Amino acid sequence: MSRIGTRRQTRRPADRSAGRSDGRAPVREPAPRVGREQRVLDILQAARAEFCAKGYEQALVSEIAAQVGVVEGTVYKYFATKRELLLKVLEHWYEEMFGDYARDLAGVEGSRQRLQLLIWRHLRTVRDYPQLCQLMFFEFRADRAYRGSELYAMNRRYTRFLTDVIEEGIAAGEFRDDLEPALLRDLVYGGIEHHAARYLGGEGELDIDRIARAIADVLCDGIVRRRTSETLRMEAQRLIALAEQIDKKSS
Amino acid sequence: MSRIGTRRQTRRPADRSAGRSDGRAPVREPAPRVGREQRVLDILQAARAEFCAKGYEQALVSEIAAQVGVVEGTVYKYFATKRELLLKVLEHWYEEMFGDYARDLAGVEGSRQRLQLLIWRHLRTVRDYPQLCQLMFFEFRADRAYRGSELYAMNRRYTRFLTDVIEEGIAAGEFRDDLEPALLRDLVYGGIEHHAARYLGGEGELDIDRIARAIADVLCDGIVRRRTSETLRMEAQRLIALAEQIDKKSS
DNA sequence: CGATATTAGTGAGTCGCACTCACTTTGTCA
DNA sequence: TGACAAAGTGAGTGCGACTCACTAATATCG
Repeated sequence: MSRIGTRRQTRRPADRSAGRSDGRAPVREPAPRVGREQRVLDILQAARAEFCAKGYEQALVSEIAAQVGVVEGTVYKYFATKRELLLKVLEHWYEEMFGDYARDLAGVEGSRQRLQLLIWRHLRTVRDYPQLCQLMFFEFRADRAYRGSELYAMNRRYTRFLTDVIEEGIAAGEFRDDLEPALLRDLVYGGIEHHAARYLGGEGELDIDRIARAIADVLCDGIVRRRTSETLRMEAQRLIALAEQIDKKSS
Repeated sequence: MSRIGTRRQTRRPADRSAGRSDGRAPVREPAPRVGREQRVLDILQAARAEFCAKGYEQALVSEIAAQVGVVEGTVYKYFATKRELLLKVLEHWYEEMFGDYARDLAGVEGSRQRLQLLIWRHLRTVRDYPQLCQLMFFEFRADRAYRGSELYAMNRRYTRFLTDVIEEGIAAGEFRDDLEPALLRDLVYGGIEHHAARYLGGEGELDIDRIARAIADVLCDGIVRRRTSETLRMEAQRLIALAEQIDKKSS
């Protein structure tokens, strides 16, 4: 991680090497000056890696700084606290993800299919970014400052896709009209979160196709055993037949 | 909180009052000696209050010790770390709660009703112990040491009630036989957790009757509008017409 | 009862880490 | 070239979790 010799060394201040009698120069070279935006991106990247690797509490700001090649104080020049840093890391990630939801959704017909697509997409995100999801679900959601943060608003926008699909389904007559979209949303995202907990903890796999199908299936059709329409019709017919017999006899 | 003068003061060690020139004696009197079990209970109680009031991170072990009237080191004599203390607080709470689940359940007939009862009971717990639930859902679940802890096992036993009800429902023919009980469990508990988040954050109310009904309803009957209803109604009408004819003739 | 072992309790620490701030260095622009 | 702004520094400070060598109250036993 030594940057010695990578940049010119003129005008080294006197106190830098003061007290050093040996030839080596363990004093670190100041990091190359770089624009604010670039530094912010560097720090975000290093922070993301650090948080993902160790979780929030175990992550060290000093380690993040070291990865970037700057000193701790520099990190605090751009981010007020460690928590804010986590917040920005997650916001940055969300921005990456957003784009193609609307586009993907546009290509699918039918409320039920669209619902299943959203469930599947969410599961795919969980599968592909387990550590970031872990941070999002546990570290951040627990924060008292969660509500009111920009990330909270982003999350609302994200889950909005699902409540919209529900509402469209109701309007189209495909779904019952006595549903609470918000409750459905909570069942889906909360359910997925719970179900993925084992996987997020590092154990087992996540069969996203199967689970997406199973969730959409339960939500759409319910758990109560249905008499198939065939059975129902047969029963109705039997009733009709009986009634007709009675009718004949009584006449 | 001063205990000065409540116990004899013979043989006070020399360094206790060393350096004190004024008359007051701000040196604290040692806490009265008490059995290990009693101390553990005292500490658990104070810790529960502290964690509930401030959340895990903001809670101070020194404050817990002060509430009990002992010194910080005493707390660490009985609990190795702050996290273990949280763990034991939650375990202690779980033990309180367990008892009457099986009893309550025994009084209800029908898988659907039993399911709704479990949902309602869980919601009631969330409503009555919001801070403890907050700790359970966020602080503790996030912990990497969650799995393998006694509390985890207790939680499994708790949610087992629900998967049992599902399985009984399947066996009784009331529920579909292609369900995954574990997935249902995750939808219920995860969904409730998500839905209660606002309430847990201190905003709004929790209408547990309405929500319990709504969740049970969605899960049981699904969200899809039944297509067979049109056909069924026509057939029902045919039956009604026949019955009316019979009624007329027989009168 | 007195000697000894056991255990509750102490408090002055250490240590790690988030966060601060007065300062230096570098780049920019009149 | 001198002044100003912005980037970067590193030696702190403070706080709170955790430790440990010790003191003193109680239990045990001849």
